[in-house]
Amino acid sequence: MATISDIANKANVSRSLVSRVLNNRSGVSPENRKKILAAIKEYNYKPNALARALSNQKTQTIGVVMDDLCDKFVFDLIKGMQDTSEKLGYNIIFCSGRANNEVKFRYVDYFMQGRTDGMIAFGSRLSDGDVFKEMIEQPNPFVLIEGYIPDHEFNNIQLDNVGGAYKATKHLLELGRKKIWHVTGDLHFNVSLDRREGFLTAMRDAHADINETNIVCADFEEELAYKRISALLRDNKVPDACFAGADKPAYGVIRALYENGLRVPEDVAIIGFDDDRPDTFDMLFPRLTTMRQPLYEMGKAGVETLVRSIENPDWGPTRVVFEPELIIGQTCP
Amino acid sequence: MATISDIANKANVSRSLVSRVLNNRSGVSPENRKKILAAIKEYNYKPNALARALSNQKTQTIGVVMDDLCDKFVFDLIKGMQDTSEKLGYNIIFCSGRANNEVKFRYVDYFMQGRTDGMIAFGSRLSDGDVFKEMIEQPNPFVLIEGYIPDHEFNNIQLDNVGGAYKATKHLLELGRKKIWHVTGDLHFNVSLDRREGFLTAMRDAHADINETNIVCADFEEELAYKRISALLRDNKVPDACFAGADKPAYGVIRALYENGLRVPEDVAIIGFDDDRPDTFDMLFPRLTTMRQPLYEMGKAGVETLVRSIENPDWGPTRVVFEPELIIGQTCP
DNA sequence: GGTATATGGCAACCATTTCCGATATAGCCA
DNA sequence: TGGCTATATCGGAAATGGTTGCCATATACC
Repeated sequence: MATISDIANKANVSRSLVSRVLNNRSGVSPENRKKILAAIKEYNYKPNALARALSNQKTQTIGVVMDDLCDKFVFDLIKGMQDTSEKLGYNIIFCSGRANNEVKFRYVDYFMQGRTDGMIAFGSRLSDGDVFKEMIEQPNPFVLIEGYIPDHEFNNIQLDNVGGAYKATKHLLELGRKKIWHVTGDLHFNVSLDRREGFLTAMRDAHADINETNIVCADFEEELAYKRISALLRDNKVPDACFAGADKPAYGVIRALYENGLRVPEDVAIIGFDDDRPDTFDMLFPRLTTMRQPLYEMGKAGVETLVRSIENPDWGPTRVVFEPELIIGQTCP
Repeated sequence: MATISDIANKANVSRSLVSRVLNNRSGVSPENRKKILAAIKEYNYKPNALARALSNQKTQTIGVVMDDLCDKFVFDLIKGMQDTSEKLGYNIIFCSGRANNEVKFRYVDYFMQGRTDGMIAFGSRLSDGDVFKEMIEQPNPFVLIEGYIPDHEFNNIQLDNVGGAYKATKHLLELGRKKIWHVTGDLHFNVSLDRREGFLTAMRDAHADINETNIVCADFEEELAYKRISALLRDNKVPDACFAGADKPAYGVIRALYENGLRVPEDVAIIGFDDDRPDTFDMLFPRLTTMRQPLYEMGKAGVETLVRSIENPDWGPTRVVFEPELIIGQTCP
């Protein structure tokens, strides 16, 4: 690969001059500029980005670490981040820990060793463990989306999970439903805990009957929700509504209900969470009523916050909270 | 951020010594090693990866540019690449051109400017234009998956699209079907052309009736396939089988057939391509008969080929071709 | 002849690695 | 004990490929 010295030699000038035309600065005579450009073209020369970044102390790139890149749920988040970084003039690169915290933190380190100007991490799992604290205490610009840790101040993009769950549950209650079940996600994640809290608060506020056995944990999985709900139905326990902590388990619930001859929403109204809908054959399903996460906007806010931190280091930690929106589908009017 | 000089000063040694313990080499006295390690810990020092890579001429990372990261079709490919690079000791980072060639080529450049040891590009769209040729002519290690350009030798992972389409069509013919329609993708992509070629060859070999009007282009979209096939059915044209160039349009075809009172597979047998199945409610669909792409293996082969190119520059260009496999579902016995 | 401006190059700097020469110590033998 | 060599340990300096501040030179203009 040609270097700036090769170009300088070829054009019979100093490296400074070449650098000046590369960054099109003034102070280069027309003839020299022409010679240099010709040499660049002849050698198909591309400046080495590493050397440049080393000298400039600027990489003009954002690194993103996801819990898992292979989940269509994150598509809108990714799009929001891409569009925004594009607009703000930053490159953006992604990597994924594949739900493995050890790998994920390796990539956090990877990005933090000068390879990027700052980074964004996404995922609830990130709140786990000590490495997370290390992450928010290190000096590089950093934004955490969705993950959450109490009593620490840092750039954080959040969804109001408590409020969203409250809203969903209240909606079911206002429809006159009384026996409402809640399917939670993995209770190690604060997303699950928050949504459960919203559910419980709404139930208490309405003096509705809370039967702890009707809170079933399904780890955000369709299959598990199907099994657990099927088991309850076999015991002749029947709700008149169900608030699922995510859409995937909601579909499992629907399937279990169908197989037991129950109609949705006539017998049981269903509300999910996330607006994580199947991609094909939408029209053959009952469209799920759900709480939509504004993922695109959250990705946008994440990049905007990060870039502000990068370009204005004195700016204090920012927390942005988004409200989920009730999307009325066919599983609950 | 602390640098190696800070550590050297703190420990009262030269930078060379610090470098030696960082790369745990010999030639450092136990006392000095201890002092240096203490300083590293105190300052929470992480060596700057850029400077390191500049000096070593090695980044130990692979860059991947996708047509579009936001497509669940590529999940298995990504997983194959991740697992394999992990095993071979390389970091792997992804970015996406969002179906915009200009952005995509910017990222190709981005990776090629010394930021990675080599790169993998995925996508048919990449075959377009001159920039592609520039890409395969540049000196860095490089692998193209799926994209294709005739009369050029370079590292290339391919699917036998012609053979797969031939196999699918032959299967329909052997079931006794005669009036077979073919739904193609965007004919700017060689994937679409190759699959059409396989279809046509199989039809000719069987002396089956080829009616060019029954080859309908649907750009790999479900909705478009639905519309085009619906229009044909309204004209009272009815096939007894259909080979779709991808799964998404196959679902559109099925929907159009259902709405016209035709049964699948009794009246019309369907074979898709890609094994790109919906992620939820699998069980409520007729499972699609399709040609499976071994995407995980293709990703694996891509990384293996690239790493071989990186670590053994004399190795010539390699081409690996994978055979798609017929997966019998419920839309064609 | 003096000054303003355009142009060019030297050299330091970014953070690291590594070759090589310098120094110190230990071991050995006469 | 003195002198020699082998070995361990260390630091200087160049190299990686760029950027940039500052000074020197040349030219134009008044």
